[in-house]
Amino acid sequence: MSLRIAALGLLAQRPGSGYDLLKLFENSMANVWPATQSQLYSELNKLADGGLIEVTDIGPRGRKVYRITTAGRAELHRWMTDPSADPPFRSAALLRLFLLGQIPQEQARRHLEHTAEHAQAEIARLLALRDSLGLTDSPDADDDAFFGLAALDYGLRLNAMQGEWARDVLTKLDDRRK
Amino acid sequence: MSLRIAALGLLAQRPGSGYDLLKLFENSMANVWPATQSQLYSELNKLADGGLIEVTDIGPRGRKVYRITTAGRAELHRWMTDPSADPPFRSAALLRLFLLGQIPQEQARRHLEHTAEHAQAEIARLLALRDSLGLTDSPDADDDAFFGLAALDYGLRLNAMQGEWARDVLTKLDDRRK
DNA sequence: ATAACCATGTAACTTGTTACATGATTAA
DNA sequence: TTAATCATGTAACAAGTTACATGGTTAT
Repeated sequence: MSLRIAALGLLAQRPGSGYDLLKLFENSMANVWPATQSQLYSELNKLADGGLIEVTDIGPRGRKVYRITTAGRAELHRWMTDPSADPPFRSAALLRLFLLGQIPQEQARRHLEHTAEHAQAEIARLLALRDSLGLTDSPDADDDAFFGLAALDYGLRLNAMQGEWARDVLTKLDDRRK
Repeated sequence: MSLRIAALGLLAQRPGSGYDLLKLFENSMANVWPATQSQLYSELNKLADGGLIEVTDIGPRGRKVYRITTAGRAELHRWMTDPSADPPFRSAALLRLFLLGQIPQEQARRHLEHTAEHAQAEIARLLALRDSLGLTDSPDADDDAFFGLAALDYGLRLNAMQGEWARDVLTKLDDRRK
């Protein structure tokens, strides 16, 4: 259900073709809800069948430009204000961490070191992404830009936290070995 | 693939029946990798077919006690040390946040306030959980206890970060309105 | 002309959810 | 004796991935 919303949400910001959305999914959206080309195109057809979006134009190479409808905006609003039907949260990384006691301690250490390095790399990637988007913190920025930046800031803080956590666990492991 | 590992990981800690594992999934494991009863039982059969676990005993009411095999430990170890095949990370909460500009600002504010409150409540819940587990930070704690505490600490830091973030975004929204 | 990119679609498969179905054992 | 809990299974569906398939357009 959430991919449906992700597509709808992007079309709520501005009209575009499946290919346009695909590029957005490869860039910003992939960080919060990745989707494949295959899934996206079939979801757009379903959204159009359901009247939540409509085709406004067919360009060269069969390019279909979609626009959100009133019904689509209503559905998006409904989802935004009701988190009760969200799919359950799953994280393979957290699962691995939960089971870290099951591998030799030296390998667990290496995993934690890798986690810390990965967090650093993610921070660098997100900073580069922020620069490339050309969004500004200025007071005249629109809502989309404001919340886009806020989501990105969330990612930055998450990775900073993760790096600190991994380094602290490593320190505690050292203390234990003595 | 990850549910397979979640079940395998629990059986690596101690043998148990499908029903035993189900209880663990409802409690601790649900935080990192929720699973339904249906999925768990069929996964256990697949694991047994593949020789990664084995039935050591059949009790009353057809209760089957499973134990991890050598092959199972090898598979678990392989997964633990290779995150490259992890399923992509998805979060409906992050998606909602990303699209927060699509609803009226007063409703977005309420959502952020709720996020901050929820983070506080989670911290209280995790602190209570930590106390109830009776785990200690002492140097003689075993690996499972040590990493269990580390995972819990991760949760505490995550929610602290989330609360701070939500409050900061609310402050920035206030600044923008002036 | 040919490589890169634009543009969409379909089929087979895996993973996860919901609902239903069955029956044994234990505690009040 | 009856309600709660123990204990497992199956079928239909929804969501997501991988691989394949087709062809138009633009830039070098």
